Amino acid sequence: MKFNKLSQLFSDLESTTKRLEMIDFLSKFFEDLKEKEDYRDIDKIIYLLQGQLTPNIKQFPKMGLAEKMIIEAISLHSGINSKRIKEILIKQGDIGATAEFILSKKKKQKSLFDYNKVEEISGSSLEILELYSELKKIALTEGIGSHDTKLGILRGLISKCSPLETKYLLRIITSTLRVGVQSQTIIEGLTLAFTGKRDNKGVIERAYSLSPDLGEISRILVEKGLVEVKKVDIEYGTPILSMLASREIYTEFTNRLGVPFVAEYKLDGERLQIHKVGENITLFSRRLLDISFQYPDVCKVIRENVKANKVIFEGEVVAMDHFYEKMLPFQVLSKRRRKFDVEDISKEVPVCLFVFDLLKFGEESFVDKSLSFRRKKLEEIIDEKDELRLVKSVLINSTEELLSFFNTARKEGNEGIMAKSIQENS
DNA sequence: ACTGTCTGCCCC
DNA sequence: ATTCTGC
DNA sequence: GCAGAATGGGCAGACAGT
Repeated sequence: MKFNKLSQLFSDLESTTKRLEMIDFLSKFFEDLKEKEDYRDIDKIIYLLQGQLTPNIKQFPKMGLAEKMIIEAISLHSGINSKRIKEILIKQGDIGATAEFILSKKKKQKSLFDYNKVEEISGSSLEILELYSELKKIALTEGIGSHDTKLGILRGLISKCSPLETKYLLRIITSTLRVGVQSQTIIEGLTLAFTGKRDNKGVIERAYSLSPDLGEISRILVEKGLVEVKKVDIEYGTPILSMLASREIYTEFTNRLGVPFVAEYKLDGERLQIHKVGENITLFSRRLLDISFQYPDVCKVIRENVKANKVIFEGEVVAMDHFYEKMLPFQVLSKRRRKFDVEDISKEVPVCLFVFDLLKFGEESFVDKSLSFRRKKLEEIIDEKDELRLVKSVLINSTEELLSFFNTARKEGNEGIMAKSIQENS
């Protein structure tokens, strides 16, 4: 598929704020692919729609090229000096629109002299596949001289793009696509186009949350059908999307969940999803980044004290004082966020991993099991240590109990508490 | 080797 | 996290 | 009222120039 088709979709999506209309634009676009049975680029199209090159679970480098360098590229391309471009940027508010504005002016001028050539240019749009591989090249270029190389590739792309295409090309590069569409809406569009029924949305959502690669899910959907999407499950090495909690006034908990329910400390640290396969420990951040290297000590304590060969579980790392008695605020923990001297820092800032959930044990998924079942299994397989504990969890029967639990939680330096329904799921 | 500029990232 | 808009 | 999208600031690492 050509990039101008995708640019047109971006433009349509941006023209409305109405969700249903966006879904309609998306499904029409997908139906067009369906008619032509052209699914070659489906995954890449989805990634670009999400404003990225690869799914979050692939640890792929970023472009390393943003506003300042793009201004330089536009400047080289149009002959307008960067100071003037910055002025236009302030007026337009967006680097993509700025380029579109400048380039459409330039092309108009050109067309006075050489009308035919311009026709030729705007008629021959870039293939998405080519765009995609050039963008990957930009991302993979590093080291001395990399700025110039990146700039060169970008200029090549711009010269093949219409002003409208350039606008979205640059927005993709700066990760500011902002056409009002994210994974949920894309899923709705896919559902409508390829299953005909909006009700099937849940199936795709579930698959996406267990294997957060929408390009791959789309490929399964179009090539093998919804039946296969249903079979997607949690796998070792693939982090799942974490569930979000909603904020609530504490006195409402009892009404909302019904008594009894479970309450846990809400810790002031960093959330980790841990995949243990034998001796191999991988730590994923909330945004699904592999950050194992930041916590060698945590990996070690897991390796030695979690009695399960293969397991996926979740916890919160919290900075501790040197006696492992008091929890320290997040700010202290953030000293860990570095690439070098990790070993030194890990002695300087001790941490404890507070485990609170189990997602998979052996070959058995626990995501649909009850809270108490998950907790019981966790207690079986974890040997508690100073650096590895289960998060405090109690059964609450009344607002009074809740209040006293909340107060001790705050006294011990927690952010607050989490309430969890005792019902199946949550 | 040192400094300045830019980008990215992760938090909230 | 917080704020805004459409549903 | 609920769901989805967008938003901003601060700090560490990478590259370029001297």
